[in-house]
Amino acid sequence: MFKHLLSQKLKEIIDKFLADKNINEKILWSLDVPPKNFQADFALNAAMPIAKKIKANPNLIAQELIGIILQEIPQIKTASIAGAGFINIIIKDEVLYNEVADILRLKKDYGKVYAKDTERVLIEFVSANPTGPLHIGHGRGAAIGDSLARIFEHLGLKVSREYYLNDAGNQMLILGESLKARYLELKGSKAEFPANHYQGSYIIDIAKKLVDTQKSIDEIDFTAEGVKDILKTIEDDLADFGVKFDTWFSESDLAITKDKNGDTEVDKVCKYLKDEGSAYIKDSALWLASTKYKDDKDRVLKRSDGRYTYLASDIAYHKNKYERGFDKLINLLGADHHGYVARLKAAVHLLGFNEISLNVILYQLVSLIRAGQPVAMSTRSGEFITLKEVVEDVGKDACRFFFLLRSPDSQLEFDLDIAKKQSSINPVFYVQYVNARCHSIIRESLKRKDLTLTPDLSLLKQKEERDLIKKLAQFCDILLICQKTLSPHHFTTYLIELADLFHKFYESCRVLTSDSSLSSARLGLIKAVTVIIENGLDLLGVSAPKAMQSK
RNA sequence: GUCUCCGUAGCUCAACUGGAUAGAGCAACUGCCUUCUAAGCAGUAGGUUGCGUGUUCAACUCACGCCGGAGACGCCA
Repeated sequence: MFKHLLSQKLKEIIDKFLADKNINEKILWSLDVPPKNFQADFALNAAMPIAKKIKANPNLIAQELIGIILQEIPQIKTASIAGAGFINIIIKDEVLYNEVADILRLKKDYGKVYAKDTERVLIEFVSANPTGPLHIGHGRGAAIGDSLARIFEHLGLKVSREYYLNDAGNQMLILGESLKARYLELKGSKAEFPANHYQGSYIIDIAKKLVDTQKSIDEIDFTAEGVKDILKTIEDDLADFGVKFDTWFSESDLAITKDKNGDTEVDKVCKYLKDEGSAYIKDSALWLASTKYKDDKDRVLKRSDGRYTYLASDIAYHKNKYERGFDKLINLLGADHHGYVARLKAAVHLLGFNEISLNVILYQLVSLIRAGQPVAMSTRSGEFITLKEVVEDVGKDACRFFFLLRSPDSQLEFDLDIAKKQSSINPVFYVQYVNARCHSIIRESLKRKDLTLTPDLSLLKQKEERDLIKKLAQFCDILLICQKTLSPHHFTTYLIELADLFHKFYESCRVLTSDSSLSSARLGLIKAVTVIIENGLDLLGVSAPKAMQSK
């Protein structure tokens, strides 16, 4: 928390400093956490770039800044020059103790940085076609998108989670035909199942249910039945994975539903683009002039046979997102869709919206390893690993934690055999164990009558205690980094580091001792730890048991 | 051929988007349980951050060029 507050105060000081020196250029500086071996809480590097700009000695600039900083910021205990011109800052202990007190007081609300809704954010993720069950790759997108949404919400932003349902395209027809073919097979037809149809066994399962209904074939809308059944499966799988959407947005509302003039939203947006000169007709097809904005070629919106492309619906969809009043759009896409980003941004730009507000997170694909061998994944062959299957094998907690451990940019290797072992190879246990240990002590403490709930936290003077408190206090800073970088993985790493420091504390500082005052203070500290761990795991969608199951 | 991402310890990955002596977990080795849960802790070992050139006070991080891996380049979605 205080890093971001300190940073604000330093900005004021440095801006004034620069103004006094008549330096008008922008100076890039940052406030960092120094490497472990340095005895300092923060390191400010501003003196070096300033000195560079005005060709002065960085040490002299640093000295000057230190004088001002010590005068202006009473929470700072010491500030000193180190290395090539870093200003190492140590804050007063009382600031740390106040932070622990804040955690204990605010509990779940600790970390609400934005007091009022400053931004409305729409996170669109998963959005898998309703033609089959979710596979493991969708799981990664679901975990990242949902955790990001939780983090944004925790910071105090207004977030909406949305699933875009592609229920209007070609693939719907294929789904219907696939289902019908399986249905006829069950009824005794010998016709060969078409190779370009969905091969998965789930289609047969749905067909069996339809056969059981005893309806005549003319009464059955195969596409509708297929979508209904598959959507139910998707929703259930996501619920088991701890993911709930605020809205399910149907492509058919844009591509099929007509207004009183007989136009769909897609018709209207294409007409608009054409009228604006952003789309044109060539070879009897309608093209988006996306090369006008950073795309490498123009793209077809409406085919020569009159059918719209997926892109056309998607443009109407994004127009709709902005019209609903969202300030920031976040889309999660598998990295195999990266080629799509440029044309979508171009379209948003050509529609007159600021494409900077459209943030696309491309997450690299998940490769599965089983028995040391890569497992092939294909929707068509039917030979693929579903999210449900993995969640049932390794549990929701391990699965989500695993997905959130890596940067979206990294390809993720998911070893099913290791994940199934539920051994300590999975760091989720390491973090959950912290909570179990804390609650064990809290339970034990209830037997004591000499402990106070308003302890003197300044008794926490040991290195392990101080290190632990400093880490607790980074909670908000890390969430802000996640917000800025659009990745929850920094936070997962943070929880592991916090767990590490807790376990060290646990070994060297016994909580319940004959010293009532110290015991009370340490009890306060571990209660603060449980607040952060429980809040933190919840932000990842992982449970925080108060006791570990026997191994 | 063009584009995206990756290459860091034996393995899987971090490194707060340019900061100081590159960190965790797993695997290996040595110790620590009659005291709040040993799913833990302490210690040992493990590195020319794929290679090269450049940019600067400072490069794992940025630029350019190679090498290697994954993926995308449709009037499919």
